[in-house]
Amino acid sequence: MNAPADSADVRRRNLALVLRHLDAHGPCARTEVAAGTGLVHASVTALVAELIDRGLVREAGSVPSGGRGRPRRLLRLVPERVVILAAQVTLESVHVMAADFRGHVLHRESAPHHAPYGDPRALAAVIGCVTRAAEAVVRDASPDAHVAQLTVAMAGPVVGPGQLVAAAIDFGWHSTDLRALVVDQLPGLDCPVDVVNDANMAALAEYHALAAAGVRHPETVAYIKADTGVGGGLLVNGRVHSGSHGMAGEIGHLPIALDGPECRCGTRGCLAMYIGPEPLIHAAGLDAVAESEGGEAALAELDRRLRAGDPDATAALGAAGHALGAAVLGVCGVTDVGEIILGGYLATWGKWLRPGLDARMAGRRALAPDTQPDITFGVLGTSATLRGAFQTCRDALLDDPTSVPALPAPPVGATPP
Amino acid sequence: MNAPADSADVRRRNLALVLRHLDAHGPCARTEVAAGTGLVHASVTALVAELIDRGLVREAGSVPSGGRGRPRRLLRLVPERVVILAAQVTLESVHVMAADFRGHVLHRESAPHHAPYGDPRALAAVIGCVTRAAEAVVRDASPDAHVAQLTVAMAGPVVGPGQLVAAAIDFGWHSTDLRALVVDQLPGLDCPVDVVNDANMAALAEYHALAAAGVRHPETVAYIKADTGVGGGLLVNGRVHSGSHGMAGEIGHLPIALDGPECRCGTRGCLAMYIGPEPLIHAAGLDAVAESEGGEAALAELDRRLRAGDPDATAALGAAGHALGAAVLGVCGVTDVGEIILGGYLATWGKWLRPGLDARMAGRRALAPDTQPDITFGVLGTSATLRGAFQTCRDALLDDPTSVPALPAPPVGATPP
DNA sequence: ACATATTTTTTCGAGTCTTGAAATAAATAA
DNA sequence: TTATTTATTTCAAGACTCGAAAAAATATGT
Repeated sequence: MNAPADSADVRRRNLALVLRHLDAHGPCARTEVAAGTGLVHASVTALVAELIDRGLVREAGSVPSGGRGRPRRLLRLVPERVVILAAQVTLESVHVMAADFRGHVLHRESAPHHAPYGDPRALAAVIGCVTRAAEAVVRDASPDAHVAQLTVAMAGPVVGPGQLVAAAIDFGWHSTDLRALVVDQLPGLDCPVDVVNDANMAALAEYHALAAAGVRHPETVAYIKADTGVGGGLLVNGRVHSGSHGMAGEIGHLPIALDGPECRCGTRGCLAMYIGPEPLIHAAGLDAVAESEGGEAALAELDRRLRAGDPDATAALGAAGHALGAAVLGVCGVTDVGEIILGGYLATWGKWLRPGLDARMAGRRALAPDTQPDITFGVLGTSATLRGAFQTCRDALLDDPTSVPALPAPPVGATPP
Repeated sequence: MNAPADSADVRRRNLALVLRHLDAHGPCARTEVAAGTGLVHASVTALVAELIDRGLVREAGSVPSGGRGRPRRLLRLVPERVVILAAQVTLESVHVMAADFRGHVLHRESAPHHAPYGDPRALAAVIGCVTRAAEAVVRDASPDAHVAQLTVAMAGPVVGPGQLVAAAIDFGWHSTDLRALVVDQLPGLDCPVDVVNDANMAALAEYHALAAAGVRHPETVAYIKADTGVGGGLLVNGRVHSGSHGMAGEIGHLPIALDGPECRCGTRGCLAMYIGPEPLIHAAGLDAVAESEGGEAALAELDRRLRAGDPDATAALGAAGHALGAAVLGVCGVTDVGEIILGGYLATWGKWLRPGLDARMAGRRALAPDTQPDITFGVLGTSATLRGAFQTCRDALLDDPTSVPALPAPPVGATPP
């Protein structure tokens, strides 16, 4: 943060600029990169040469450049050069995904871990699953592939410098340095390891999905999801803002009612008491189903009843929409987000939430007409968290292409000109 | 943002590093600067030479360096080299402060502007007041002085790239580009002009005051104040985060009760309806005083009654503390701030707010014991906004010392060695 | 077929940085 | 006076970007 700057920093930034341009604007020639980045032709030549050395970029054919003139030699990212490992740890299982830089999935691995609260066997399952995925990658991937990073997403706050420590309260691993444990247990995996918050990753993934679909990029974006619990994430300039204790965006316990029902967090009127699964099931009159067949089944039944037009179910979602509206106003009042993305069943049931949500927010228009956030629904479903973890690694690499080492020099005369 | 980097950026950053070190650690020698910044001695020599050229730093005597050895030549900031103009526009008046880089006030200027809502005469008063202050500065300040910036703080959101536009709703200047108007009206003042939000500036000032007092710097800090209205600011890494529409921290309309009293913003249960001046006066049974003598007088009477132990007044503040606690939990849930600073009468009456505040927050400890924010009270009172505007200019200059031009070369032989 | 125009890409010299080592400056201790 | 120690400056080297000029590769015109 307060280290002196030198020419290496300049180089890093300009390499990133070129790589980002190629990533965003597809295969294109050096001239276009120069025009798009503001760099001079001579610099682009040198920068591209370095990216080619590192195996991140490759020349791929020429195209005539309209009329006469030397044809442009297209530059293309080499997605298979980089392998990214993303893991998601839930209360019941571990999922690991290995993907190349383009997002093409190379390998998937899952493992349940039905270990009691606080049991280290859950951790063993995590390690085992990651190990198997890493081994598969080493076995199957191209010999040039560079394993860039492993990112583990899980519930709970993540604190410490550079997101080093994960205290996963729900697992009974309070104050456990999961990152250190993973690094220790996987000495063969010599890439950086990061532990991050799952909802933050889902937020990032949905944001990128929307951006890819052509939506503009507001400075600040909030993500609110509900499935087995209520959580969220806050993005500033497209990056996760995790707060002073790694808890930013954990809005399940946002108070929206002074004297609402008591929450297990100890206070009253938390958002989770209005839009969480249990309150919804209760409000829709499905307690009996939840009792006998479990929460998952009750939510599935709620979905059926909504689609059948059941008035109790509809009313339950209407009230939840109202509460969600209050939360949205709260989030906007504090951080002035330009866009709110709803995930989990908030996305699935958007149709039934929308009326209450809009009603609650409508009044506000009187104060600041053009500062209402856009409300959109997430499209990634349960894959959001893994995709977000992947995206984080990708961003890190796009920010610093020098983290990828140069390819070994090819044998002399391998591809003569 | 996406411009290529070059050696000028490196220079800018390292100049800033040296200047910041001198600012923070007082007069010290080049060796100490090198040790403190991580720069090599040779670089420090060159960087300091440039800062001396620009008139920002001066050599000031030598001190023996403990035992034998060449004495260290102390380097000292030249505070009078830079003049900063900070203005605050309230609903009734304008205040302008000219200060040198150290914060030493060179000139103060005030003007009332009792103009009706939307009347451009208020704007004329603003321009006149700034003009007089600027003229006084030019007249009195040292001939070397460089007027670095004018920052105008006012109520209302500030939007646009680089905070260009201020739509000051309360003044009836909706969608007015105050910055452009000021620049047009003051052609003689050829320094950058910025328009910013007043509560954000107060937040910044209180943050710096606390930091100077030795409190550590949490990543995220929120400021909540109440005086004639309820407002606030959000700081991330010591910088104002103004949000997608310049409204971040405007937490007066944070909803804390689903079915609370209706607010003029159109929704229900806004924080301002619980801790704003009118609700407090009403709860303390002082409506009659407010009616006959105005809100200011009623608040003064409330202060007297609090200090006299009046039970109604005490109860009113207790309830407000409870509401404030809900808001604090909300702010923390969304942004996970590490510190909350209370300003305005929330600071003055902290003693009476504290019980309700603590009670409301106490329950939360069950969930995340060590993620509670520290709650502190602002110490700057009504001067916070002007000081914050000043601080913003100061930060901008510390970030980019090259914005100060080189001094004209002194006459040859002026100070022979 | 050959010269020319046009567009892309590379080469080359200049200018700015930081850096590390060596030289210089300015004091005290012996 | 001489040696030692500490602070500061000088100098050459290395890394970047940049602007201009040269080289490369194609289409067009005669």
